[in-house]
Amino acid sequence: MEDLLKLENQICFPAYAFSRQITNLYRPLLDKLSITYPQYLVMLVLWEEKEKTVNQLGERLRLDSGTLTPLLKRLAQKGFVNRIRSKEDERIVLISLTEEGSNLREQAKDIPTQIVSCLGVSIEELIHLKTILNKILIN
Amino acid sequence: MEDLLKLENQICFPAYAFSRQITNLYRPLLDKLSITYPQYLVMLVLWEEKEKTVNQLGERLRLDSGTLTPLLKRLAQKGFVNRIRSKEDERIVLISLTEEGSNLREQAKDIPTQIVSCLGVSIEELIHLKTILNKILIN
DNA sequence: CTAAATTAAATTTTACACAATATAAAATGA
DNA sequence: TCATTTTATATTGTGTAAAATTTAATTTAG
Repeated sequence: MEDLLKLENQICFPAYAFSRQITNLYRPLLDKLSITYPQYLVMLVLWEEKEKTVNQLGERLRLDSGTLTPLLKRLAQKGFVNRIRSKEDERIVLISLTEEGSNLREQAKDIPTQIVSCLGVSIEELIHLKTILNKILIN
Repeated sequence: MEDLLKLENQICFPAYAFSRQITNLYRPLLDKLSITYPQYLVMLVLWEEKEKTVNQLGERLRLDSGTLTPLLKRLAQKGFVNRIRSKEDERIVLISLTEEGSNLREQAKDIPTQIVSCLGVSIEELIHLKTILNKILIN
C-alpha cells in the first residue's frame, strides 16, 4: 500500500521539473539571439511555413491568444516578425517572418545539437522519450 | 539529412507541451481545493514532512525564492500554511501546515488516480516515463 | 436582407518562473 | 572585535500561461 500523494511517487512532478530544466538549458543559447524559449518555438514554426495566423500558431504550439498576442508583439518589436491584419477577413492577424527573422535561423542552427549534448542522454533514449510523450499528448 | 530545426523533430517541445497539459488536467480537480498545481506540489511536500524552510521547499521542487515567496504568501492567506520566522536564525522562514492545510490532504487523496485515468496510458508506461525523466533531470 | 450566432484576436486578471538585486542576519577571520 | 563574507529570504522586472471577458467582423438562418 504505497502512498500516491508522496512527491516521490508523482509522474507529473518530474515532467514539470524537466520542462523547466529545458527552458533553463535553452536560455543561455537563446539569449544570444535575444529571444525566449516560447518565442523560439514560434520561430521554429515560421521557419517551416513563413506565414501563419495567430490561431494556427496556437494550435500548433497548444497556446492560446492570451499567451501568443503579447509574445508576438515582443517578437515584432524585436523586428523578427510582421503582424498584419488580413484584408479578406479583418478578424485575422497574419504573422510572417521579416528578413531579419529569416536570417536568425542561421544563428540557431547549432542549438539542437548543443541541447542534446547538455541533456547527456543517448539519442535513442531521447527518441524513445519523445515517442512516449507524443503518445500521451492529447490529440 | 534531417532538419533538426523542425518542430516535429524537437524532443523539448512535447516535454513542454506535456507539462502544460498536466497543469491543465489538474486545474479542475485542484479548483475544488482552491489551490494551483505549484501550490499542490508544496502541499505534497508538507503533507510528508509538516515543516520546511523556504530553502528546503525550493530544493525539493527546484523553485527559487522569487517564485516561492509570493506562492507561499497566497497559501498562507488561504489558511493552509503558517509562515513563521525562526527564533534561532531570523533569516529563516519556517513553513508549516495549519490544521486546515492538514485536512486538505483528505480531499486530495483521489487526485493521483483521477489524473492517471485522464492520461489514458498504462501504469507501466507511466513508471517507465518517470524513470527516463528522473535519469535526465540534472542532479 | 438583417438579426442572431459564430469566429478571431485582444484585453484583463491572477499566478507562476527566474534573473538580478537588495536586505538583513549569522558566521568567519585577521 | 569588527570588518568581511556567506547565507536566507524578499523585492523588482520581464515574460509566459490560461481563464474570462470584450470587441469587431463574418456567417448563417429565417
